Amino acid sequence: MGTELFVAGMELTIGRVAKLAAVNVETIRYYQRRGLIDEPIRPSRGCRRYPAEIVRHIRFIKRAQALGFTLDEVSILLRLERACSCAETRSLAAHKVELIDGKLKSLTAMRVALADLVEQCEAGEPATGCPIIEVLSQAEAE
Amino acid sequence: MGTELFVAGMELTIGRVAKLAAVNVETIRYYQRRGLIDEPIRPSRGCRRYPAEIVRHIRFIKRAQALGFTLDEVSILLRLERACSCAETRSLAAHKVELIDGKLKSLTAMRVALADLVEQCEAGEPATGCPIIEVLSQAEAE
DNA sequence: CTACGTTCCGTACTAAGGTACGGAGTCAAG
DNA sequence: CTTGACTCCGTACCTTAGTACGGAACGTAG
Repeated sequence: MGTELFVAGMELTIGRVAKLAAVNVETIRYYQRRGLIDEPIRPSRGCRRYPAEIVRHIRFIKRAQALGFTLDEVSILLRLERACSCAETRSLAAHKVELIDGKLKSLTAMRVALADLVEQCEAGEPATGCPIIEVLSQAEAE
Repeated sequence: MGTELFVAGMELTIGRVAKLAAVNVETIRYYQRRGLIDEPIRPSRGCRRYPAEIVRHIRFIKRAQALGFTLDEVSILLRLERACSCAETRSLAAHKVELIDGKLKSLTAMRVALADLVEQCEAGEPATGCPIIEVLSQAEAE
């Protein structure tokens, strides 16, 4: 175990990568099939050997996903990386920023509503009933 | 059409509800199966008759969903409504607020990274490469 | 009362994002 | 050179959140 430390430039097996990136081995194979990560060099019929950077790459995918990007969108983000300065990809990113702004607005509204609810509950006002349904039902502005 | 206007207290068919809430009829049946909405009164073997409030209820579900809540979480939110002032449900909501805060943080970071990327691209600096992967890969703080 | 549009119901299917399986091949330690 | 762990591969399966299907029952206008 002590000899298995991460070393820059080291070549990793799929299992090692999976552990380092905290994902399932199958997930890595799945990402490969989807073209999200490059097929690594493979010494004639042997097992895949991944460069250490792949871990960072997978973590990026996971992070983007956690922020609400689909895997298709992640593909786009990855393409952005390779083809920067391109008008098309630039507008793609700009559009994504708008989407994020929308999500931020909605999430913030929800946060306020929920936090208010918690506060009211803590103040102990059972007579009026929880305002959450009211608040959310009335928030017609998209 | 003019005679079909929404009237408070009016009883609605499933199709009417679907139209008013802008969802599929099947979605309503699905929500019923999942216990997200009450089975309405049903005059002996006949069709369901929904109270007008159901529309508001469905819209609430949709809104919560749009903000990133799963239907299971929506169930919890709905339980919050019925059992307010309860310590358990209150902490549920508080926890959700924390989750939202995490998402807001991440999303904000993503927004900044993407906006920067767009800006850099607009400035036309292809030599340095897109910083998006770098930025997101380094953002280890969850 | 009849016809047409809804609704009812169970079941099957879809799409996304994986996860599991199982037999064969590979690899490193002993 | 064998053993046991790991990997390979295709295929099948899982969950979430619905959608679609299709025949039977309902219900309302004419």
